Formats: sequence, C-alpha cells, structure tokens
Amino acid sequence: MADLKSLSGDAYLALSHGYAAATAGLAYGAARGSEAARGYGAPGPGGDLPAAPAPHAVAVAVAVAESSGEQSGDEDDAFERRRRRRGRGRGPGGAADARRRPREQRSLRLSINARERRRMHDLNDALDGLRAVIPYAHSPSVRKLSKIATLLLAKNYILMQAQALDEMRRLVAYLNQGQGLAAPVAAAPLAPFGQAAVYPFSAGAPLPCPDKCTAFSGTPSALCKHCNEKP
DNA sequence: TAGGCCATCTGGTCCT
DNA sequence: AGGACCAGATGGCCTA
Repeated sequence: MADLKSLSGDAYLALSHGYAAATAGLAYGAARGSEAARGYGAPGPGGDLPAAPAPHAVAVAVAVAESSGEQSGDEDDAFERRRRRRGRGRGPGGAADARRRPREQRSLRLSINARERRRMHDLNDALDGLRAVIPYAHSPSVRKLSKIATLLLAKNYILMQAQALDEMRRLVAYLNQGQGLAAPVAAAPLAPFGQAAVYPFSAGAPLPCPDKCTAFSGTPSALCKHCNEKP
C-alpha cells in the first residue's frame, strides 16, 4: 500500500495526460507492479460492466444475507454462532464479552452493527456507481477496481477532464481573438477553420504536432489525437 | 506462504 | 437518546 500512497499525490496529477495509459494499466500498473496483471488496468475506455460478481463478492453477499437485519432472541444466538464460525469481525472485546453482556445491550449492539453494515453497503454502492462512470475495462474477465484504485482513478479522470475543458476554452478564446484580427469588418468572411493567419496550428512552416500544441498551450494537447499517437 | 483487499464488529466521538 | 461517522482490530479470500 505504501507504493500506492506514494502515487496518490502529485505523481497521479502528473499522469493526467496519460489517463488512457493509466486505464490501460500502463501508468497505474507500472507503479503497482503485479497489480496490473491482476486486472486493475487493461483495455481502454468502454466495454461492459462486469456480468457477474466475483466469487468473493458472492460469498460476501451470502454472508450479508445471513447476517442482515436485526436479530433478536434465539436468532441472536444463531447469528453469533454463524459469526464465530466465519470468524469475522471479532474486534476488541470480542464475541465472548458480547455473550456476557445483558441481552438488552446485545440487542442494541446488533442493531448498531446492522446499521453500520447498511452504511458500508451504501458506501460500496456509491463506489460501484463511480466505477461505472470512469472509463476502465468493465468485463467479467477483468477484476473489479479496488476502492483505493477507484478513488485515485476518478480523481485523475476529473483532473484530466478539467484540463481538457480549460484547453478547449483557451482554444475558443484564441479562435475568437484571431477572428477579430483577421476580420475587423463584419462583412469579412470567416476564414476556414485552421486557416486563420495567426492560428499557430497552420501558420508558417509546418511544425510537428506536439510542437504546435506546445506553442499554443504550453503542453502537448490532450485534445489533439496526434499528440496522443504513439511514435 | 505473504501480501493485498475486503467485510464485519466494536467502541468512541460528534451531531441532531 | 439515537444515529452517523470514524478508525482499529480481526480474519477470510484470492493471487503471485
């Protein structure tokens, strides 16, 4: 996890241009090592939602179904037996202490537990919703994004979108400015897109795409497909 | 087998 | 008082 934490800051910011690469397991996978092979990345945006939950998810769903709701009376004991058999969630105090508690307190504890379970399920549902809208491989053969990976990828995606939007705004402003210089008279026809005299993408000697984009915005353009082409 | 990820329980704190 | 939120602890499942 330490490697992940080390990635969670500026390093992820630096990947904003390479979001597609991150989703393809290049950026993220490179830092995570074997995690890439486990399906945190892979084929790019698009694809389908997982058709079936992972086996682990099924097991968990069963466990949840067994333990959901508030138990009382004999159900409490059955619940405790199941819980001990699964060996899950014996925090400080543990089941032994719980058994010594008055029945009333135990009932209260169980209802608090159920509420906490519901809360965590809601949180997981929200995370599933987030996974559904961030572009990464959604297929049964690809393992679901972990919680931390989902959050980091979503953050990265937002940053990339914000950058693209900003770049688009600057492009529009630039085009408007160029139009004003080239056609001060209202009757003057608009120059065809990309042919304005001051438009760097076509003006003067042909520059290689990354250079043109860099001249315009300071960085290679995330909107320009040529900038994202592999050499 | 170790490490990563996860669900659950639990007690504490804060808010309404 | 009751609910929401949080963090620590625990143990199961899975993969390399």
